[in-house]
Amino acid sequence: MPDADRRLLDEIILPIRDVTARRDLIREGQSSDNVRLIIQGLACRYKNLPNGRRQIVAYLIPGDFCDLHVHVLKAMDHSIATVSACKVVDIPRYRIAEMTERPALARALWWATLVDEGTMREWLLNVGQRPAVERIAHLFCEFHVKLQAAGVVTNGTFSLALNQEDIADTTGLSMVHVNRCLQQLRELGLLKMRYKIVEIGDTVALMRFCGFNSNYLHLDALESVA
Amino acid sequence: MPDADRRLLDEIILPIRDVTARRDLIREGQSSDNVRLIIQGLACRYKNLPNGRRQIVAYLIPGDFCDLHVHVLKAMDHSIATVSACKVVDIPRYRIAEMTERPALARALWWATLVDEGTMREWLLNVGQRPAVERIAHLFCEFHVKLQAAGVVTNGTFSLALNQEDIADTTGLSMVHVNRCLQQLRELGLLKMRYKIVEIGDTVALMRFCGFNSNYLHLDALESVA
DNA sequence: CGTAAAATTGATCTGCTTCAACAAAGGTGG
DNA sequence: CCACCTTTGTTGAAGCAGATCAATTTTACG
Repeated sequence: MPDADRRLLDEIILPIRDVTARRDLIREGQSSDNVRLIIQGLACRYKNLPNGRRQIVAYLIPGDFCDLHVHVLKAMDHSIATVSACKVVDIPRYRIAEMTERPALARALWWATLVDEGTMREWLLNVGQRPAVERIAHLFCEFHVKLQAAGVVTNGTFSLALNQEDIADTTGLSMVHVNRCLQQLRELGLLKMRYKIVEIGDTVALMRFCGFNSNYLHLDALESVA
Repeated sequence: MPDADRRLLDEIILPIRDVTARRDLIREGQSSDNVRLIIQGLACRYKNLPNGRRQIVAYLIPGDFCDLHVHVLKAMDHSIATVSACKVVDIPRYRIAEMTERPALARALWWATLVDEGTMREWLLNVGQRPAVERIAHLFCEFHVKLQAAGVVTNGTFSLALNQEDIADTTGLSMVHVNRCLQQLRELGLLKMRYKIVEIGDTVALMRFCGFNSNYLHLDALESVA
């Protein structure tokens, strides 16, 4: 990445904001002139049904870019909330325009959009077609791969601020059933999650168990971007 | 839209290809230098599980643009197939580059991407949280709104090339259950679908029934684009 | 008019939900 | 540093939405 681009990036992410856990960053229906970017912590996009049921549709981890679409968008079609305490940056609209004028940055933004879309397609497959245990296993495989790429995995172990209700709302299952599936995965020796610490003994076994294929994350294309 | 842009568009969509129904346009894992664009007919994006289960993750109707991301992408993370007979155009990579240089066209492409993403989020909510009958009703509401905008709905009636298995693979339900839900919707007087013809008597009632809100389709932003 | 694709029906089964209670952790203020 | 309280996780029991299997009817179409 050219130095000038780096400098632009550094400048953009200057006013860093601290946000506590479990707090909405923006709600469905609101409009926004900013793109939100998570610098540290874990956040999620979600949608609600009138009856209160919640579906988490994406997680935002450090290194993930957010929507780049605000310049066409009139109102948010979903909400964003922190899961853990986060460091957040609000990038004004014109900054995005600046970024898209730099080929290297534009390419990175396109890549991020591509991965987001690919991930949602995979989630649809996951929620629509996989049985509960595999569904949950698949989610953890994805976190493992993404967090590994982010360099925060040691020995198949990483910390993840999710509780079982979050997992339920992500996979379209009930909390109770998620709990039982996690126990099953523990008994199978595939995955341990105890109080925000995830431990995957045999990554390959877990991935084979749920048919995980990381192609949708397009990590190969990442090299030509970063 | 400027005349020059129109001319560019007309030029791009020149070599039109006819494809019969139920045929793959491109398969997961393949790479592609082209973006496919559906001019006429109905197509879908889908993913398969090793055991054969299929999840449809998007429909492509005339007027919808396809992936604009090929220039970063190494391999397809999903397949695309026709549902009905289609007229298809393959747009080479450099043509996309040309288009993104025109502000009006670039804006339209961004809008299309935004809507695709918003739609997938809504589908996740649909598949993950809504009960079967509402889930199916919601799908038909979406088709109604999109096809209405495309100007092919008369009197709440439109033709839709889907069979019940497609609906099942879209909603994550079994074919048998889809059949029973459709009967239920018929009995409720909300929706009739007989052999590729969909008839919605009371649109408002159907939308209220499943809590449909078209905000995720961002039709308001369409005006500033088209 | 015959055949293949799609829709429909019935019966049975099960994966997951719901409800409701209880246990364990972890954070907090005294 | 302990007692309390809240959040999170765990367990059991009962019920049901939706799956599966398998046959039959209807429709489309060559």
